[in-house]
Amino acid sequence: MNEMGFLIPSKKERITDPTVGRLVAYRRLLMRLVDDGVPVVSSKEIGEMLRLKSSQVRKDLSYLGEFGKRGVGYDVGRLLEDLAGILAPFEMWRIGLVGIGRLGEALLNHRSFLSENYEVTAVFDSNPDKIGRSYAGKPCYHIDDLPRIIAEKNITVLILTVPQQAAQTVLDMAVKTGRIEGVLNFSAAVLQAPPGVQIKDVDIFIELEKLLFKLKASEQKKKQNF
Amino acid sequence: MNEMGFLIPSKKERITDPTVGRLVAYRRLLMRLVDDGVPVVSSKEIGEMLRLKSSQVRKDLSYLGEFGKRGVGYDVGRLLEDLAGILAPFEMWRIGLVGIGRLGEALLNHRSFLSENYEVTAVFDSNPDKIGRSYAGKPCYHIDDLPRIIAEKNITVLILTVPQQAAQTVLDMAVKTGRIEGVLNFSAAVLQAPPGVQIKDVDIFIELEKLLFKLKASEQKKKQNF
DNA sequence: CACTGTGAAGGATTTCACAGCG
DNA sequence: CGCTGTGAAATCCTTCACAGTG
Repeated sequence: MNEMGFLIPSKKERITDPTVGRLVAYRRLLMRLVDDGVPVVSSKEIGEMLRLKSSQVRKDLSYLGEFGKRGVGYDVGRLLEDLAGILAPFEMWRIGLVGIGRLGEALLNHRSFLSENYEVTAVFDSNPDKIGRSYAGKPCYHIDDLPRIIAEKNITVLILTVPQQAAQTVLDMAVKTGRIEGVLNFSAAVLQAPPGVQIKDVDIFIELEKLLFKLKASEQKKKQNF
Repeated sequence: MNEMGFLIPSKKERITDPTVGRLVAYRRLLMRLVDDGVPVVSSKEIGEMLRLKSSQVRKDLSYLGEFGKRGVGYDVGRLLEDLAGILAPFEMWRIGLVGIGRLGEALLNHRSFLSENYEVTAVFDSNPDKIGRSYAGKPCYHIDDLPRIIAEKNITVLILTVPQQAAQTVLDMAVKTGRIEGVLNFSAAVLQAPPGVQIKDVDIFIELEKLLFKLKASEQKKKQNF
């Protein structure tokens, strides 16, 4: 333990975004290995299973402390505990999901949404037919009730699966409560929020275009070889 | 024009992935500006609208060539054409979408899927009730017919919205045709494919965990200030 | 004069390479 | 001996700062 706190531990260097992404992937993998009864795993094996260099894996894991056994590898159960500890929040995040369209429902019903780190506490929509029903066991409220429900249920994180035009309005309403800390935005809107509100955009169509551009570049390269 | 080819033009430096992502965002923004009748825009204005530094915008746009007017800014219509040209494929990408669950349908019905650069040519599922129906106007085939339909419709890109356990099997079937160049994978599976097949993973739950970890870090920081 | 275009600097992330330990 | 942990090097990406131009 160090002088900086003990829930995000040890090293002076802070854990960066790409590293966090991989830590989550390691946790997933280790859960499977535990189920399969695998006792020990090396950075090389992890790397092969996740398409990463072993040096990358070791660097990432070194942020947790020195938990590997030289000449052997990592104890699967132990490493999983450590990872889960690092990734665990101070208390369970309470999330509101806004927009029960196909995407919103897809997320809600996904297995991965059963987590020890977070839970969707309420869902919101503007369609009157949906209000009062429940989705994946979560009660659906009207978007106009956002401020009230955020306060009542102590929601601090929002997932926005609303149409682009609605996103900023929804965000403004929610942010006024002063309780929102983070937003995962699936709309194409470029949201403006006060500092202190973290926004993370997930833009599926940009990911598709990035892939297609890479394909174009490699086709071009192929052509030049003739 | 240069000696390296002319569809991905000019500069010696190749356009990187993060830059491509922003170019797509610029294109979106410029389409709106054209609609709004805005004739000219500066890098500073673009940056403010997209939450980017103006220097970043200028660097990105400089890959297209020198199309700005010093002291003035960029001609909106002209810049949009240039961007669209850079992002355009040699010929329209023909995409197969595998897995008509909520996520698959969400994508299919999204406005952004109406593109001049790509089109979904066929969709696939294993549920017999879905075969033969059409989704967003696309015919649905059984997954077993993937190889045949890929050949018939000249599909080179796959979007995988299937459950994790099915993803590798589907990919293997498709890759055997030798026609698949790229895959956008929404499952949590870590796919193995031969070199020459580009895989891009979109993992929504990892994005959520990254956001939550950042929130945890900033909460921690806040606590230290007391 | 207000902007672009761009080398150079700065930061961030990955990879290398090897010392050190079980 | 085999594998971890980690400084140092390499690579990748962003930002600065300013010369140059319409």
